[in-house]
Amino acid sequence: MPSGEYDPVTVEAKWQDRWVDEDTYAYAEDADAVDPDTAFSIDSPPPTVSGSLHWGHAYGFTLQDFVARFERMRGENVFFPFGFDDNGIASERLTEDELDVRHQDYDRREFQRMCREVCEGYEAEFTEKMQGLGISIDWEQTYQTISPAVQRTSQLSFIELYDEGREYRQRAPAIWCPECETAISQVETEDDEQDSHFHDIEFDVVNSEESFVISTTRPELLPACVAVFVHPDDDENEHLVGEEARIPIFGQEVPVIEDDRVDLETGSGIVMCCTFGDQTDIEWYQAHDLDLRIAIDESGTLTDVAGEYAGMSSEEAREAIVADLDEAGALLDRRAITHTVNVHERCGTSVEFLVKDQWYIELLDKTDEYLEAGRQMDWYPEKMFTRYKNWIEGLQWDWSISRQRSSGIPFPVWYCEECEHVVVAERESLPVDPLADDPPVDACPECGHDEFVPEDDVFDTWATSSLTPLINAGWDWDAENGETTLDREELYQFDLRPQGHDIISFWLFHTVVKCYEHTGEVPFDSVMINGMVLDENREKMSKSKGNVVSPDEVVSKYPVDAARYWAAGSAVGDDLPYSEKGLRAGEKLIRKLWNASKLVESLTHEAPAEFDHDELHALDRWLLAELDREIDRVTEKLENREFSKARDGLRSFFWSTFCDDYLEIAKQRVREDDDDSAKYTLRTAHRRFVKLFAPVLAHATEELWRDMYGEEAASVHRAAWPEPLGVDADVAAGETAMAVVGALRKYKSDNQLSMNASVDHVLVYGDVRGFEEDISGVMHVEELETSSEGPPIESVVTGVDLDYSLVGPEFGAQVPDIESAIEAEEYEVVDGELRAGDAELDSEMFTIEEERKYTGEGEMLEAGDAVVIVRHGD
RNA sequence: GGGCUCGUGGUCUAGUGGUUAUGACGCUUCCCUUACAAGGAAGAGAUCGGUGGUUCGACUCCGCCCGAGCCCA
Repeated sequence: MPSGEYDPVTVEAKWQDRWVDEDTYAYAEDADAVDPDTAFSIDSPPPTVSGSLHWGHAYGFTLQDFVARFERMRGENVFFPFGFDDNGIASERLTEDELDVRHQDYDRREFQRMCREVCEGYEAEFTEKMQGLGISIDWEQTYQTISPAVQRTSQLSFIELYDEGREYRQRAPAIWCPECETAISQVETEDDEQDSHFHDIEFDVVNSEESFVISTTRPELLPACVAVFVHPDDDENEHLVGEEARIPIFGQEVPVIEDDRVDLETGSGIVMCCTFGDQTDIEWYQAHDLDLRIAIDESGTLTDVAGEYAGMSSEEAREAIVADLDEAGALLDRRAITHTVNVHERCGTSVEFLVKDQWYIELLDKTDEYLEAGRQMDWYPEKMFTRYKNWIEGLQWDWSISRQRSSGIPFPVWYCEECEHVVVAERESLPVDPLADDPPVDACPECGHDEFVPEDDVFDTWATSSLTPLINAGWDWDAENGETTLDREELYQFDLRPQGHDIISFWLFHTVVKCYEHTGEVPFDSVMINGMVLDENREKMSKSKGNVVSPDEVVSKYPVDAARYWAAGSAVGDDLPYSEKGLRAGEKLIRKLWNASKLVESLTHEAPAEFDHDELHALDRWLLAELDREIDRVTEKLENREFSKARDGLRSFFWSTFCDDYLEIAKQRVREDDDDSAKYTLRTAHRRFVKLFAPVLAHATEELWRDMYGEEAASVHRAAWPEPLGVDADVAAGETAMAVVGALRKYKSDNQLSMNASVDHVLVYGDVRGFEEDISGVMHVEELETSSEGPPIESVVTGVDLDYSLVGPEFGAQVPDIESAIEAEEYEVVDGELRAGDAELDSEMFTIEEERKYTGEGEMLEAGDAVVIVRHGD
């Protein structure tokens, strides 16, 4: 039995171990039992393995866990798997940092082995911490995105989409670090403030005497200049649009074009476009179908396009070109500035843009369908759909899935050395690594040539992590029947997709796209979006600000259940500030539940297992009826993923109604009268409370449940969610009785009496039938009388209360007149109608406000609709 | 710079057209009441970010401004 103080350190660790050991959260996979209607499947985005678990993980998974536990108790066969996303750049960089190596120095397979080793350590730690948070994951259902099985899935996805004509290969700019000589992704770049120089360079207009000035920090890109841009609002330079400009020294002639991406504030307001100096150049190149002039190669060396400067490094070329511009009279000014440049975060070198052949998944032709797919999902909260919608409507490019990296999941592709014909792997042979494996044909089907070049790019991480529903549902190629199949079809569509709002645009969107293309179905029934965890001052936690609070720190100071309570503290989708107060409130609730449970246990040793509900004492029926209503409320809130409302409503019902109101009365009845009705009710209600709290306070409720109710040593998390009992009660009389008790408490408090001080005489004007003994028992009333007659009080009219929801629509602009008439007391009530100003209001439109005065012996207390007269002391 | 979201007592939060704005934490006062003083009772504390507008009526709807978060540039 629960005794002493609750000891979360011991209790929580004990249950966490047993839940794993006993497979408490196992998905029941036997073929007969599995059916799509009872399987509740969750597909969480697998965390990127890039370090240790942080609050974002803890918070997001805790919210999912509320749903998982709730649905499990409702009888669902919950499939709650767990994956690690460890095929990406983040994991590579973790490996490089950890082992102090460079991926370029190893071949792909060897480097991947190193990644696996490093990631395994982190994954084990991560798993332990997830279990330490009490997340009800089925640890038999785990995957790694780098595993051969997932590589097979990912490559199969590529081949399927290729065969369906959804993928194409095209030359496009890639971000390149000239120092590391590797392509990098956008996420590996960072902004850096650097000192530089603005060079004002004079450009001549072709076939004209005119010239204009361009300010640039990168004169070495002049040979790569393919256009000049003017802002549409730039009246001064508007006349240049449509002309041709001649590049000084190099002499190429380029068009002058207008575009609103020009920054009027910078330099002269006229800007050159070079292929490629920055991201905007790429946009212009694509938007205006410009020429391609590559002036800088992989090593940062000028190419033949640069003429006499070819072979120089970009720094050397810059100095030489500036000197020559000066000599030619084209350099008008040179001044120092600081500006923001994109640098490779590892080495701080400014990035360049190179043009590479890259694979794309076509999106733009089907955005309407993808938008419709998003509409078919239930969004919690609904407002987050807007982000998905805006993202799709703003899409300008197809999805580039090529990454020029030395590890990752390889493209299952070879090219004919002669004609570049694409040869993809056989589906049966997946996964393949074209760098090590041979192509499936001996000769090119197109030209007959027998030498092939392997693709050495790897997939974008999202190309794989967008397949998690298919990975979880066992999507694979059935060679016998020549089709793809789902091994665990009952899981798909997934009932719940939980994730943060920061990854709606790429992760969720790409997952919808891929799964929709492969199955023709939207992968998720519902999407639950969580907000971000902020610090106590509502600011983002970041290492540089030093305001990061780790889950480890918190869990060492507070019970995990307190953290879970805190996590349920805001509307889903809203950001949640870290809050010690929130954690302490959780701790207090756990303690209250524990202490109340001790009391209930001590009172209900010989509680009857059954009791005719109609025979229960009025107060007991009232409590169970109120609890029925609370069960309906909590269930509805949890169904709608309104964890905060479920939590707060249940907490206050438990604390105020059960502990403060009911328990105080019931314990006296049990102690004084050994009342079976009270014992039965206490036990029945308490048992239900333990279940209702279980999704949030997973550990404390498990301890209580196994101790007090654990028939066959079963977990509360496998117990059935409570259904209302349908108990009949006089709810109004109960509420009045509680109001009378409340009024008497206030009376004692106001008169500085202790709560168990006795009161001589109480007269209640109001219906508290069946509750008289309860009131006098708990409030220590010597003599309690009730009266169904009106109280002997005078009523003084103090005003008129209008029901504006009726008066407003009816009288509109007349309302101020009515109000001022009432204010001036120029109104009368005739036959139930209120006449004020020129209006006549029906009786339902107003109520007369009255102040009740009592002049008899004793003191009058107001208790809701009832009036109480107390005589005491003398 | 663009899009979306959020802004409510000191702090966190509920409320999303109907007029004394919910609750928690903290604060003040009282009460050792054999589950819990880490408890109970009562109380103080908010012109609902600012500003215009729509409306008989706005915390709620609309415009603009300010602050914060996320994504995109």
